[in-house]
Amino acid sequence: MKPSLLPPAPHREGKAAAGWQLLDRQVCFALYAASLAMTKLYKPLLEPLRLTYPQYLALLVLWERDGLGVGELGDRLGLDSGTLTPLLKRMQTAGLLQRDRAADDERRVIIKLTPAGRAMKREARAIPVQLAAATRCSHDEMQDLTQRLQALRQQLQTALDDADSAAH
Amino acid sequence: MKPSLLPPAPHREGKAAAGWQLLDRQVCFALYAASLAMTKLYKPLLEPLRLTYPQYLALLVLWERDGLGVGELGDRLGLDSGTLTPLLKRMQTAGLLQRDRAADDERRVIIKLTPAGRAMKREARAIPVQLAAATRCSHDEMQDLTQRLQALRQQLQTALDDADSAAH
DNA sequence: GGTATTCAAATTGTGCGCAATTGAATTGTC
DNA sequence: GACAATTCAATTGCGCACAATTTGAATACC
Repeated sequence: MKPSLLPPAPHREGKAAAGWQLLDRQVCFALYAASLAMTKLYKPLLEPLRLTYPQYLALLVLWERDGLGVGELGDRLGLDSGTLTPLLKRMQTAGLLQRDRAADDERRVIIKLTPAGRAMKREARAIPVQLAAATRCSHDEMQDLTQRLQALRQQLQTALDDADSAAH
Repeated sequence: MKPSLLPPAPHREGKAAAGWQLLDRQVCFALYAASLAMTKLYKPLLEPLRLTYPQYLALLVLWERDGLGVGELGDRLGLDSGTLTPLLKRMQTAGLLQRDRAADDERRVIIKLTPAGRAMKREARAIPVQLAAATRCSHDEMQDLTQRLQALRQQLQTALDDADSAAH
């Protein structure tokens, strides 16, 4: 069954809770819902390339800098090894990359694109433009939103780091 | 292993691809990364309540309007029955809600909060404030970002609907 | 009245996303 | 040089998220 996005329900709040618990006031939900919607919009564009959305993001990183370790890739994407290891194995099976132990430090696993993985950069060239067209939002607006989101992510990351260090 | 968010890598681009495939230019990634970071920040706040983040979002909806069907809840959250059915079953097991077939239309399943589910609204009252404090962003800025994200979601949804209807 | 279509939720299978643990390799200390 | 502490990736287990299919109920049509 597919969701079809109803308009918000009219709400009557108890006088005490002055709307702090309304779904439509939560940044978190706006973020969550927009992110899921974005993923869905990418899906038909990535399907011809046999890529999932997180796999595409991993490739964006590797196209910029090849030969990263799993940890470095995870730092860039904000994902951990529990997520990346199976994802990278699937991409290896698909022939897009190789996973080899580093010669100098055998704990590390180095990710190197194969020719097929590098070639996919060309095949994926149209995607950002196609997506921009689909959203029908101005380029400037998107750029601004991107920067705000990056700033937010930084704030959240700082808060998380603080919470972590406070746990000692 | 935990990711620790490295700064962006310096990049050298072939002259042809004028940066359209750079990770840090993608709204999609900014959205994705911010959303994941937000989820992580909520986790310690929700843990005492034995709630996951999507479960919390479902409760926000039900606190506003109880007695919805699975489909209506899914429309509000942008999720489908394949996601919601098991999630709601877990919440039922936890004693937060009941799932009953509608008397007038036995295809529908009506979600009703239990007293425990309603009581949790009070227990969760502090969460939005705690989170706002953790982000250290101004209220106005958050509100503005929320509205932009809602608008973006609407655009994405429209694009998705268009693509769907074009598939006929 | 009986059949077909439509509709709602559940089920199945795949792929994330992360906490917690494990195991192997490296570093630090003596 | 031993050996404890640290680091890195992999593994395990659980909870989403969604496509595709199934099951059963309601509605349309004849």
